[in-house]
Amino acid sequence: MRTISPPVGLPALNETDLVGQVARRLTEAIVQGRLPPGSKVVEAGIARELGVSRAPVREAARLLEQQGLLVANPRRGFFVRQFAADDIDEIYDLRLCVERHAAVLAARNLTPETRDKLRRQIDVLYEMADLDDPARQVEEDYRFHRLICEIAGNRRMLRLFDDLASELRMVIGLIGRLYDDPHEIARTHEPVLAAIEAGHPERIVAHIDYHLGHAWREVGRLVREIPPWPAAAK
Amino acid sequence: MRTISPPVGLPALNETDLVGQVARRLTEAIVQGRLPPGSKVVEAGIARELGVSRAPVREAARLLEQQGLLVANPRRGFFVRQFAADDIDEIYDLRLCVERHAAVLAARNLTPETRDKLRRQIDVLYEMADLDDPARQVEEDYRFHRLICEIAGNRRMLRLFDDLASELRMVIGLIGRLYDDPHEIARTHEPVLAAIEAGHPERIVAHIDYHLGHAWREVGRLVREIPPWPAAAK
DNA sequence: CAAGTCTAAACTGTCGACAGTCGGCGATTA
DNA sequence: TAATCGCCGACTGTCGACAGTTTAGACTTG
Repeated sequence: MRTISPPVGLPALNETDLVGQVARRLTEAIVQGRLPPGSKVVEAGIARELGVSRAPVREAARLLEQQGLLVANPRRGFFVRQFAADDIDEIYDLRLCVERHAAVLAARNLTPETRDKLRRQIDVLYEMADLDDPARQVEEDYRFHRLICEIAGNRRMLRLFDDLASELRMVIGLIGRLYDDPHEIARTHEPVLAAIEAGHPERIVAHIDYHLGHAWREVGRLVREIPPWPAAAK
Repeated sequence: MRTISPPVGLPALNETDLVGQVARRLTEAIVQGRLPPGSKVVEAGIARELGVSRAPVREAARLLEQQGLLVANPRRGFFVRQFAADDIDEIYDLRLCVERHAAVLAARNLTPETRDKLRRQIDVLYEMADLDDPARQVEEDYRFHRLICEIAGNRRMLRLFDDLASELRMVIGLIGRLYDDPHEIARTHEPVLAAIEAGHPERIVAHIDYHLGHAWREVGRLVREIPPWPAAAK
């Protein structure tokens, strides 16, 4: 009778995770600009709107605070983070620093499978360009860079990337369309992959620098163009 | 799990910002090993011990979760994070990557004032060595490295450093004494400062690599020596 | 008409309560 | 004799309530 637990492949279900769900909804609203930068996040309001009590809303807010999407003012509540131009600089500075390293590590760990994943992801970028879907292209762009961090194999690095990305998403959601030529953006990923395949650390760093440096300047320019911030409601 | 949440010796607290205070107390208890890795953090128990309700305890726990000190198991509660040897590798890998960059930036921003701060911090390390106070020396060691991040001027980088440090503190609290010769550890900071003063990027990176690489190997060795983990008290 | 001043409404921080889940233990059954 | 069942207490997830604080707006006052 060596049958303790019959292993039937059933996916575990995680039903009520209110905190997580609230966090996701809030993030969505922020990224989509429905909660503009500087606006107050009224706990009771969100709670009522989502049909839950304030407790899970507060816990979700703490999460987003730690993630940098909200800032907490004691006794005054949570507010949607306002980004300044130098926030962009900070984020890209860190991204550059981390992604350089990630790419070098990724090259070291590269297998045929992971290489193909990167290749296919670039193809997806071309597809998005054809479909002219800027929002999804930005998302798929992140996915490419995230893949590099994933392949690098350092979970903390991956989390850091996700955190930075979620901050960037917010900014980019605000400035809307990012590039003029969506095919161009897909193309600029090619040399990065090529360098990783080649495996020369210097070349990898150089191409990452070039690629991200381009995005940095572009986003920086756009952010500076939209002076302070769009009417921080309330 | 017949446990009526045994007291961990947490003195009661008052005033406002309960969440922050609870978070600090919990961190303390974890770092000092009073809440050993793997142990369950019983909300009601902590709340009772600190003389507060469960709400602020939960919010503090979420904070520590995001910081990596706790892990949340839905419906089962929060548990003190258990570190494996490869966690050390991840943390030091990231630290190295970030601190290299920070040091180069710091060199660029160096002023006489900030230089003096670094100098004085090394002197403090010697003092701690004289006093033979390993715990405080480790703490002052962090402060030196933190100073570099501070001088670099990227707030996100600084926060990342703090997060990594708080994870490391936990590990180091567990392995106890870190180095045999506390004066040696103070001395090894000299070339780092010298390189930053000199301002040669390559030299800076080389010395940071050497310095942190040493710590990495040392901590890694010690962690591997203490095989699984000290009786994860339930 | 600008600058305070005061007051009521709106919110946050925290609490205690309650329903439902989890895990261990003894009883049960093959 | 060992796997399983069912029960019971401990604990989590969530809620509504309340006190104290902040804010917006009406009302004075110089």
